[in-house]
Amino acid sequence: MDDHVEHKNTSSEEVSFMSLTDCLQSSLVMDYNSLEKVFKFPPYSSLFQPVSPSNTGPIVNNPYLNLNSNSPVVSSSSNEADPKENPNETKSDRMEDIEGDQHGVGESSKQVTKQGKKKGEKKEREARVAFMTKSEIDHLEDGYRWRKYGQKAVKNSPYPRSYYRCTTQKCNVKKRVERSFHDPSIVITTYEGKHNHPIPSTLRGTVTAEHLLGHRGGGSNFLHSFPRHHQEFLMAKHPPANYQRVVSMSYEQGHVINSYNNNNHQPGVDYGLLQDIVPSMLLKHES
DNA sequence: CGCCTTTGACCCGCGC
DNA sequence: GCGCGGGTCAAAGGCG
Repeated sequence: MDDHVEHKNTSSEEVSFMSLTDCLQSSLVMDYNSLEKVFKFPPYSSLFQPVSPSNTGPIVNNPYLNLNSNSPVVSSSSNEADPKENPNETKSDRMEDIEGDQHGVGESSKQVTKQGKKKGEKKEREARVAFMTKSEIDHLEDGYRWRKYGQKAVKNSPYPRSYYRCTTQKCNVKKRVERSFHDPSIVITTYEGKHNHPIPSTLRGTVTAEHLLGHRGGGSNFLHSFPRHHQEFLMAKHPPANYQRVVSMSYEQGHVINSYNNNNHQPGVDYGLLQDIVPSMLLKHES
């Protein structure tokens, strides 16, 4: 059995990942089928569907990306009032319902946590996006500024999980970064929330196309933070030598709502979307 | 000085 | 009720 299949059922909601390389091995089909049942994964076959305008739709609402968002991926506040009625909602989902009431470090957080929590009141849950990235560095540069606010050991894993918060005021986007227990070369980054601001100007000036492509900065790879089809575009122009296959998934409420891989090079990539998330000046730096 | 990381303590929900 | 595990806080220290 391949050990790259992960059943991530530790923190967030039940999210599972599978590297594309592994997907390509037929012996895994059976396992993925079981994942479909357990985690409500999309059909195995859907992982290999060509990237096309038709399936780039949901990613436009990727909360991590600062796109023009009507953000319908954020679940409605009226949903699943009773956790028991929603077996896919896990403990941490509910924890985050609480978190939503506490804003920012520095305002007597613990008491805010207690007092700010309104019993019986469901908070909207932020949609999340997870990426698996082959990288030697844990914290991949993605153009935004993050402040680490915690690190915890992960049960059954020798690798700790780090917690980051976007440093921009009033932006409560968080991300979790951890290494795969089964494949330490894989970094799992989970974004939660939606940036309500552009990429910090300080980074606009310093992030170059080479950064985007991982050619500079000791492996820093901004590119890998983007959804698959956006990466496709950049990769097509400048494929880094160390590029590895990655599968990313968008999910909410424990349901994978989209997945991407780089095995389907399609000419119909939505380049327009890319320009929404990568400043044009950066793209012009290429070539 | 400002920003960041580190890290132990704490809070909370869940399962037994 | 208690222990466990995930998530967060915040003080302390490092660094440019």
